[in-house]
Amino acid sequence: MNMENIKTEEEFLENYDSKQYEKPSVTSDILIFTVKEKRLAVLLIKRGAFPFKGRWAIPGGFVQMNETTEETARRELAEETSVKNIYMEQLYTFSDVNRDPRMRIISVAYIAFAPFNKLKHKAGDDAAETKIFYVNYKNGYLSLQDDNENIIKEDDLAFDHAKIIKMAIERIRNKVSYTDIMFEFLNNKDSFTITEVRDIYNAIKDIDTDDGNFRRDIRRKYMTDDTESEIKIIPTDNKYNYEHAGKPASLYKIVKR
Amino acid sequence: MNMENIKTEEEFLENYDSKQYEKPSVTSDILIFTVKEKRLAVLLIKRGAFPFKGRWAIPGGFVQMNETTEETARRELAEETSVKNIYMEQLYTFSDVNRDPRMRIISVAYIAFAPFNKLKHKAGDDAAETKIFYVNYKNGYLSLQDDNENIIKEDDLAFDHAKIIKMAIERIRNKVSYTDIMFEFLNNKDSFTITEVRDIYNAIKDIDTDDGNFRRDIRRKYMTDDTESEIKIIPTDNKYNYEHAGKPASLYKIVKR
DNA sequence: CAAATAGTGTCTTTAAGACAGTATAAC
DNA sequence: GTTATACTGTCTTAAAGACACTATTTG
Repeated sequence: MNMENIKTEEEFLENYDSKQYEKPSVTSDILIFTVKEKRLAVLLIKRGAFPFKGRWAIPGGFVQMNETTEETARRELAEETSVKNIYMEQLYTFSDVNRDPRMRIISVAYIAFAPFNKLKHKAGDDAAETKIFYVNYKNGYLSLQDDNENIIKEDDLAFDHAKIIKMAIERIRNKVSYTDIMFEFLNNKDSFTITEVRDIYNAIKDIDTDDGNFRRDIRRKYMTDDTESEIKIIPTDNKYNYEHAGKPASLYKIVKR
Repeated sequence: MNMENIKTEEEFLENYDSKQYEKPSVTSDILIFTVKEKRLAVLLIKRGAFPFKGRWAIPGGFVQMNETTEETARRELAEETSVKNIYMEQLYTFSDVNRDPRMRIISVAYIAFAPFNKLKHKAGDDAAETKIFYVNYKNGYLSLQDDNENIIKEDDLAFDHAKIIKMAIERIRNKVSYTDIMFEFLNNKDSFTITEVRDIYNAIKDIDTDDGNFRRDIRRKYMTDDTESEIKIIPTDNKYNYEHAGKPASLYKIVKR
């Protein structure tokens, strides 16, 4: 059939052959970040098959024909962590021709933020081994560390995953300064202290902000009415459960404006 | 062959069948922005085939097996404009299942910035008609306009391209505030006036900044030594070619620090 | 009481909006 | 001279770093 003679869209669609060209495979990778022990951490999975068998990698999977890349990422997220409805955003699409030795794979990477208490149960349930690694990213060099002081260097990671993790950390560190993403790491959005929020902020940026200034900024952005932020922080009536000496902290909760 | 028995990576690769699953197609779209007549503008192509025949669309093409998505975008860029080596960055990957009525297509969108004098020659050369449209994006609604006052509304664009253009404009407007991208639109980086830079800045943000404040900011960021910017702006010896009354402007050029 | 953590107030620097005023050309 | 554009200086406000100080609990 001659393409020039096709007159209607219906006719066109009937005659279009989507299988005539070779195609790359498409996967979604999901970087699940959390704050553990006042440190930024990421969940990785130990590869059980070649290539890179035994190495640590970002969870991911092939995009099915009936799902968006984000749906693929959420599916993988559910498989690895049993958490749903958490904050997620697209990071970047990686397409180097030889990034996977098996075949041409284009990968759409997503980042997700989960409170640690939602994450810690599932670890080890699955056949595939997962582990949460503390991230250490300074001066352009990344290393990861588990609870037993084992250190994973960039070259120990599978594929181009060191590059992806580094880009993700840069994105998160940047975005925490001008968005509300730090609250996504709170274990309980209906009952938290300002110190908990500051610990998250410090963990992400890997700095030690001045406590007084941090509280002033929180007051300005989230506790007054003349502000642009979408959310508001208000005190709760709950009592703080003292675990140590020192002035007991006030408890707050997040509400939409 | 049983997957369990595969022992080496070489063996694995020999036996991996990348054609066993149905795959989505992958394209790269390239949004070519310029500043024309002191207004932000984008290059679009008139579709010559179904679907959306006769509608305006973002140029794009299928990703070949031996090229990255960025290389695809640069290839399309060269086909439409004959410009090379211009600034380009990845915008976002669009993967809605039914975004293309023909078949499943995942599209990686890129944005590129070109000075208008590099762009204006090629238009009309090709078999496919291209046109540069002024963009008008306010209050969440996009409309496009050509030199003859013809107006293109969101629904007149092909596929989900209105959504993509809107996201691109937001990215550019945001980035112009904290990066040096505005200089990528200069017709001549070795001879320009501060007013030309300001016109570009105003065109992108669709505002009218105070001239004095803009010049002070340029001085601070690009003409002093205690600054973080990668580039520096220094005066040139060239003479200004007067075309009107008024004090003649100084000419500057951009140098790396 | 000391120790520990929570929280406030003040001083300073810097970026940036508003806007008045000056400089140098064409005509 | 007027007009048009280029350019400088000053006042003000807001955000944020540094840091001293106060408050309230445990032990």
